[in-house]
Amino acid sequence: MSLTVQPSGLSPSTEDYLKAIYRLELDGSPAQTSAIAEQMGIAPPSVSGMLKRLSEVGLVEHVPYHGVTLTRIGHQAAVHVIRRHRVLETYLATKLGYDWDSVHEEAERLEHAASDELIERMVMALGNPQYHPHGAPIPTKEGLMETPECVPLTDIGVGELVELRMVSDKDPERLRYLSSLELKPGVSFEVLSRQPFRGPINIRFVGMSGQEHVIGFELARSLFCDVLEKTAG
Amino acid sequence: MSLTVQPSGLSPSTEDYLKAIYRLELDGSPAQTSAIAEQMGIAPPSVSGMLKRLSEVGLVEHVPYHGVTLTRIGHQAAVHVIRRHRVLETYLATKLGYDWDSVHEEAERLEHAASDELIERMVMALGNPQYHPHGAPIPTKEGLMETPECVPLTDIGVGELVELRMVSDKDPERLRYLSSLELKPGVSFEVLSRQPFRGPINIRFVGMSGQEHVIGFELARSLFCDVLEKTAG
DNA sequence: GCAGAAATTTAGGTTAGCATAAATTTCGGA
DNA sequence: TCCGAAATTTATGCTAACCTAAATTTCTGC
Repeated sequence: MSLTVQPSGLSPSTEDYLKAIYRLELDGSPAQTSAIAEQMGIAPPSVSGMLKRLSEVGLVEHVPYHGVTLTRIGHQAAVHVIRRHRVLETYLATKLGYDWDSVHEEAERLEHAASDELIERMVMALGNPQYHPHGAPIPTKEGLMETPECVPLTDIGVGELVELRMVSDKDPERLRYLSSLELKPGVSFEVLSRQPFRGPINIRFVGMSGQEHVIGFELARSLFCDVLEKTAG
Repeated sequence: MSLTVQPSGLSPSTEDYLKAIYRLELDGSPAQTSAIAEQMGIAPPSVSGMLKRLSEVGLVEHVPYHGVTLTRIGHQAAVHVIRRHRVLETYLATKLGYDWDSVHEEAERLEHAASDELIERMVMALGNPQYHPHGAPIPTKEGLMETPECVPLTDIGVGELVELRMVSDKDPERLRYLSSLELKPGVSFEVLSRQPFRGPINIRFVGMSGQEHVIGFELARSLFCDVLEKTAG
């Protein structure tokens, strides 16, 4: 009846580990066991066990007590899952009327069941999109992903003019809130002021609305922007 | 990261068992252990073990050595999975250009991962279809399924005029072959002759082509027809 | 009505992926 | 430099879902 085998040849759990490690590696250093555990909502010893298996099959390089990095094929596999995830999110939002904030959970399950053929058919139906609705780049079939040069709002100085490029997608509540503020990829705004000690940031939209908002530091960390105009000083 | 919990609350394996039992029960008698095993491609003792668990959670009624039947809630759950499966097949074929014969495998995996919300959105996008591309009825959200009155071609007498309503969907090869003969739901034909001892059946299309074909007994068992005109004798 | 075949269940074993508790290693601070 | 806290791994155990081999029950033919 069913083959129970995943399209990728990897188990759903394995795919989730690769994604988590990929994300944690983005900041330059190897992924820590406890960080993976926290991201995945499981206990650290479970992660230890899985890392051993993953390194036995050559998907990761594990230096005990010092974290893991993806091997070349592990990296490839991770990017492949991310492509599936982002294509699914884009399709669900664009073709099936899903809200901006509700696609993530659905895609999280479908990404393990969808074949490459399905994903490529969705890509065709969408006209080969480069970005998904939150602004994140969609890796190509060949595993290439544009690394956007954008920086978190927390790194933007007062007076600078920026365009919002990308919003991190984990938390639906957060996304709903951002949506209610019209803070979606593509909008431009200026940083009016910043409070010290990880305090809130004051912004004003460019153009029609000119509306001002105060963004908490935590939230600002998930808003990635392109700098349009640097201040002289 | 991911919940690993299926949208239905049942494991993929459980859903597959329910589907298999549902199908086997269609001919009136309880499903046999070995028949379930054969359909699912697993060993009979594995089925025995699972039947015990399924009956413990109240999805089936198991009389040891005499087969299983679905309970009311087991039946409900099975029909629910079948709805998901058929909606997915219809969507893949209609909206994503899948071939008639290749939708099954994809739907088989997706049906365990797709949420009810996704299925209902697909139904909306399709305009609330009643039948899926092979002609099988799609159960309603409430679990009602039209029981088609059609009979297998093997039960049709010589001289009778029928319309093909439904084609069983398991085997892509078989479907490709039927497709090449233009034997798709909706076409009408007449039974010209039948050989005894489960021999082949001769048919002729009504209308433009008027083409004749010889269908093997095995294949004829998977073609379900509506009788349009009975012969006098 | 009973013997042997067929179907089914029980017994015992495997693997993936999780858990908790205990041991180990690393690291920061005095 | 050394000690204790924090991070990690090891030890051990669980469950779901599969397997094969052996025991059991049902069915069939004479």
